[in-house]
Amino acid sequence: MIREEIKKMIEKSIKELQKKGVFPKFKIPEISVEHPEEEIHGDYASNTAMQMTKSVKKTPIEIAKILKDKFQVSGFRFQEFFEGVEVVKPGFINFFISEDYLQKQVGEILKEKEKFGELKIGKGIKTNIEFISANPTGPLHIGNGRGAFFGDSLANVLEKAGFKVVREYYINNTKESSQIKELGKTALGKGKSYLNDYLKSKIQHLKSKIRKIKDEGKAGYLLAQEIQKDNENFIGKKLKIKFDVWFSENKLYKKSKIKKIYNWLKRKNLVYKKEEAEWLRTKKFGVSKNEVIIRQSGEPTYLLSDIAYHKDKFERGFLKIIDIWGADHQGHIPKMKAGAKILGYKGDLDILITQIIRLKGGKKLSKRKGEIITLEELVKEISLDVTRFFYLTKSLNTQMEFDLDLAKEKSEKNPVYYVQYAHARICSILRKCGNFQFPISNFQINSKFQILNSKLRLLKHQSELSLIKELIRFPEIIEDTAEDYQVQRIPQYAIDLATSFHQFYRDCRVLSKDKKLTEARLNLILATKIVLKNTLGLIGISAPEKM
RNA sequence: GCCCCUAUAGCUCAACGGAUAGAGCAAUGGUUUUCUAAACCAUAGAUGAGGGUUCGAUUCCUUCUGGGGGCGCCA
Repeated sequence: MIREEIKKMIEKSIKELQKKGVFPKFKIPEISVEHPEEEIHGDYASNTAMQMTKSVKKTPIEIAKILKDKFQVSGFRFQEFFEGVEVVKPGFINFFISEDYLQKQVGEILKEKEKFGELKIGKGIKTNIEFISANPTGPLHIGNGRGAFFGDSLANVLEKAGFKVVREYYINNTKESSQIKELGKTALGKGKSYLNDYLKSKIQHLKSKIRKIKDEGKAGYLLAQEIQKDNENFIGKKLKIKFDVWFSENKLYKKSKIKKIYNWLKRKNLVYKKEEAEWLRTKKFGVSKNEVIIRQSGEPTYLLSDIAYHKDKFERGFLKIIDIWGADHQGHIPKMKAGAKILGYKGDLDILITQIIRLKGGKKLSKRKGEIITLEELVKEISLDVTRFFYLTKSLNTQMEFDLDLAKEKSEKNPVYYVQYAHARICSILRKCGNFQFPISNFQINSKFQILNSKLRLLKHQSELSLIKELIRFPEIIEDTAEDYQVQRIPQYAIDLATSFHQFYRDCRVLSKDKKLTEARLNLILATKIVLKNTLGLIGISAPEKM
């Protein structure tokens, strides 16, 4: 990654200058390198000089100039990467990548193929991402879509970045819990919670079995199992999300893990009785008040079972745990973090919140009342690709206002087609290769085909170079997203890449009588195809050959 | 009352503390005898209000106003 090279180069230069006494000793700040918006500001730029003014006691321009000279003098392979570096106005150092380097990158991408962009920053760290985890009281609704697509994509990104990822779904299905009892009531005809057409047909279907059961918890559990089956089926087949672990809350009870953790907490003197209930001293661990873990009725609360669940995750050896919850669980975060502290968890526990989706007009969706728009309905209506893109372009913090009619209308104009079209255009050119005596097999997977740098040197057009610059950003996108979880960066990048390609397509004809140039450009579009497909793959969107 | 999220173009959304705030849709005008016009090009249009920190703020702090969520022995 060239961005990495720039960072290293700056850091080394500063260190060397400190050694020589040109700069005083100080702690070197985190070097930031970014993509300037304006082309005249170079391909990459750094603000390091401005950050160091106080430590170095020179003007930013002076510092930048010293650094600039240093890059060119020291053995930084400067010539290999850049054709120039400039120091400008407030104190930016702007880097201009050399054509030669860019041209070679096309060959690199073709060599690495789908592995292009794979990083090692994850160091194989065992990572657990838990998402969706919808209560088995009904089908998934449009609110669940957020965590679903986000979690899946984030998992893809982290895998690409070198983490060892397990995708997990937690099923709140114990018959001790109130929502399962509520469900049971409905099953037994004693209540109307969660009732909708779907549930009615499910209950009808299980009629004979349910009739034999009197217990609400048991009836609810039975029904929940059926619902869960449907949901798992839907998630796998329709949403194309593959979970590694379906973790049943029931398991915690069966293996008396709840009891064990309760006893353990008690031994630690973290539990006390008050008003017939038992409380956990969460206040000592950063929560504004203590929390009930055993109710008056003697049943454990959600918090206790969640602590037990997380203990299980910790024991499975995950050093990075990401929970993706709905906004209504926001208040639960400090409690769970306190739980992790109590258990002495040393890894990273990141709890992400997906902001709610409201229906146009301000109506809130209540699952208990059976008022839902199912995800299935949406996917059916506007296709999986459009649905995924629709959700993923927004940051988790955005409160989406949902309007099915608007979604339908927007689906026809969804930018996902713009990106897919770029891919289809490439495929179309490749199909026509044969007519120009360039059998495409030569360019694919076949190792016989040699990528000659002499041919890639023909890629000199402004649009060609811009496209390559966009291509080599791919690993950076992975790195940034693996660090800050801002998954919307990926569809954004996909659009940028498609734009670059469409502009290239406008300016540069691929298939022509000039064989060498044709070959060079075929290489370029193959590299583009690889990166486009890779990018779409990260967000779970298909890359069609024809449209 | 306390806690969390949020306010950006007519609409839906972007923008590691950086340079002239970006896209898409909608609007207006233009581009095809050449690899798919689901494309390209051009024009117009925005940071809720006030303070502060900084060389530099949409971004950080603070006050105000508006929107949403949570403050259960529900999950």
